[in-house]
Amino acid sequence: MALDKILLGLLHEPKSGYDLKAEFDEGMAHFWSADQSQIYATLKRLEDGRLLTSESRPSSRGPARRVYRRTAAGRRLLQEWLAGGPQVKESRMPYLAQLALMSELPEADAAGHHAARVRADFEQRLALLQAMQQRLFVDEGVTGPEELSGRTLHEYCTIRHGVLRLTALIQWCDESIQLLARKKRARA
Amino acid sequence: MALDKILLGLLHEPKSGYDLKAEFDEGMAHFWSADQSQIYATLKRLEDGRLLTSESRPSSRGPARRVYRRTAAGRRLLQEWLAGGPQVKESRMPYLAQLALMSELPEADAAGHHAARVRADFEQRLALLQAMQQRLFVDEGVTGPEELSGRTLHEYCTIRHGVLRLTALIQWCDESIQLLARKKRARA
DNA sequence: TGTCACATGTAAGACGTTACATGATTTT
DNA sequence: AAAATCATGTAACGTCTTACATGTGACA
Repeated sequence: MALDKILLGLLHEPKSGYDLKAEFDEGMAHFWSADQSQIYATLKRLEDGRLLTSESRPSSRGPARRVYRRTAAGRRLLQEWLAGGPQVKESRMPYLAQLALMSELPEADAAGHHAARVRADFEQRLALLQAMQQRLFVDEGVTGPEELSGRTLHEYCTIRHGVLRLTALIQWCDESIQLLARKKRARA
Repeated sequence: MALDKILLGLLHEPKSGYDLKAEFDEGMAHFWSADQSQIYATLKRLEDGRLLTSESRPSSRGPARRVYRRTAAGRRLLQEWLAGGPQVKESRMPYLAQLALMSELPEADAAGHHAARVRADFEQRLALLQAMQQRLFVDEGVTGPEELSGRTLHEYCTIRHGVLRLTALIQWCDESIQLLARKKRARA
């Protein structure tokens, strides 16, 4: 599965399951999520498959940490995945399924109301991403993406993906709200 | 699960599992997918829960069809789902995870190449959606979305969602390709 | 006679979420 | 003394995909 390779990729330097969970919640939340229990289970499976090794290390605070590092085989698997072409698949969008079925509700502009609520959600997410982008620039001490490179540049690209996507979707909400409201007026 | 309600919604008139599968593959593929076996299993479960009833009907060609229709309870459940607010959650995007980890590959512009391949994929999908939109207009005998209403208008909105989204993502690809290529030149 | 479209299902396994269980150290 | 953070794990359940199995009727 994809999570296998993502963990392998994040383990360019040795980390614990706890560290990895934190990375998911911080920098990857906008395009990938993974449960803590899933991460631990997957790490164990990867170790069984000799793609990772682990050792227990005392922690400065709290219980001992199991620190994983990838093997040559692990790195190879990751590289094959990366070189094997982009994995693009349409994902499920429940809010669109809801919109498609909105004519089941008796209210006149249920769909428009729905779109307005979706818009509010998107705006929140967009604000988070824009803050992330700012933080990235500050952390790296740069003023624009041209000064970034390597991992950081790639991270910028993923943030930018979210920004452009959400901006377009907010436009879509506005357009839909208008279109659906016009319909409502026309019927009245 | 969401599939429950989507099936309930598509069953505004009686249909068989086969019909439903066809609907998923035609009009919903751009925001939802469902396997044939999952559809049949879900229909059975919904019938067990008294949200659907079914009867076997002879088919004009092929074996008998099991035709489902929803009960009052089924309709109620659907309406609650629709009125309960939009379900927006970030989905997993493997191609972005790949991009984020691309610095693991030795090639200079692996990420740019990746983005270019993603772009090609998006363009194909966009062309399909634009064709769908055209077909919708022709089928309904209209020249613009203002003349649509009800289910058809909502369907138009979901198509438009895909069009705006993909257009923005193609722009993102172009921007990323440029940015990543500039980096490559700067290093050379 | 073969193959396409119609039509329904089972089984196994992969993947993901939620809830629970445990316990140390640091901060308030 | 309580709460937050650090840290790892198990169990149960729910969802989704892949593969397999079966059979009819139409058409070439």
